[in-house]
Amino acid sequence: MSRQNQKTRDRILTAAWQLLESGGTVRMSDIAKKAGISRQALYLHFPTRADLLVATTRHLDLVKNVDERLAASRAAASGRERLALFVEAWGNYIPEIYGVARALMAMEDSDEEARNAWADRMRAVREGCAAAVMMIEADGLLAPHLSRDTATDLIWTLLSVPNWERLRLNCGWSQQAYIAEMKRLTEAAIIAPGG
Amino acid sequence: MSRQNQKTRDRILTAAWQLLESGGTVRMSDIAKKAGISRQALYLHFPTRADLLVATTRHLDLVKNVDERLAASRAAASGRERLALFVEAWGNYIPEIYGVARALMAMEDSDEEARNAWADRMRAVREGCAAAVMMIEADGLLAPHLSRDTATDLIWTLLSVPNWERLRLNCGWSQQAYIAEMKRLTEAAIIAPGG
DNA sequence: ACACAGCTTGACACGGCGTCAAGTTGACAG
DNA sequence: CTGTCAACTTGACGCCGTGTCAAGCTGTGT
Repeated sequence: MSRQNQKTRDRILTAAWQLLESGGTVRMSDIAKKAGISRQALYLHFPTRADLLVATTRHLDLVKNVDERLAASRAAASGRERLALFVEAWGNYIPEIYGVARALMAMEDSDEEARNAWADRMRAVREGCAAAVMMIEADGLLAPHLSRDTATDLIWTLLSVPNWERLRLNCGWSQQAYIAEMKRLTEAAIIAPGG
Repeated sequence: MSRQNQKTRDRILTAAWQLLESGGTVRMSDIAKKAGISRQALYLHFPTRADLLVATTRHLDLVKNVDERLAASRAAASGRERLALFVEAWGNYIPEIYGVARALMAMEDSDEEARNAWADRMRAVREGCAAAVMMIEADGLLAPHLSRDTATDLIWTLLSVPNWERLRLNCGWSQQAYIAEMKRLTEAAIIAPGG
């Protein structure tokens, strides 16, 4: 993979990202045009649409430093704090990947690869949730009727992209309101009453 | 619209419903085949795919008596009871329409008509949520930091189809567990602490 | 005997994705 | 200076699913 090759690849990924972010349907030809290359050159770099989308998320992850941001909650002294920090980190990351996420989710039904790629990212988020749950349990604050898994399921679901989409885009909430309410809700969902 | 016409129409709607319910991608030709007619006859009854899907939901609503079921919560004596009854009614309705809902949601991006049809149904659900919120507020139990609208947004989001999908299908929850936890969560989301 | 509604058969256009074959261009090696 | 090779271009094509069009068949009602 020569220098020129890498350069074009980056241009493609950036183009894809920008187009997806600005919404609407995005065709392969749109991306090629925006990247300033022919449609066929696109296929030389990414054999299928799914490949391109997957590569775009990986690229975004690199540029935006997800891992580091999601790991920030590790510094927390308590389970509650860890949960709050995680909600903040992930919740603020969603808008940055929303365009790509949407495209990937739309392909889930029809494309195995897209489905796996998205499931993978969601697994990473779930691990963040699980870590917070674990710490909360260690603090003796986990609601008694919930198992670790069930509690993880709950906050993982609360923090899903469709929920963000609904509250922010359909209901018109501000990002700040979303984060604040999600912190409260996730706590209410899994912390023992009176805890 | 003669008798024969109506009969075929019903066969089509039933076929569409069964296929959508059993999952996977469903093409117009699949529906025609299942209904025992030609693909073209299908287009004589429903000019577009969106039309067919919309008609299928309306048909389901009739057969399944949604309105009546959602209205059941009106009998409630208290806001909390009303909320619980509504969660139960809607939460148990979701699995019955899930197949069609999925198809309709998948078309949201590309088709205006599908988007409107789905938004319409969701509006009906939202009204149910709003009614419960109203009654809870009247009981003096609405969490003080929430407006009526914000509270409605919250439980409406909690009760969304994607959340049901995630908990039941991804996380493997039983329907019973889903309903029970949703009752608890919606309460925790909007009822004043210690209420 | 005729009309007409409801259907069938078979062909076609279109938009996206993905593929194929035959160039062009520019850098670098001998 | 020549040859090679990688990166890219141009233009055509196949596939698939939706939606359209035209012509013909069939049973019922008048």
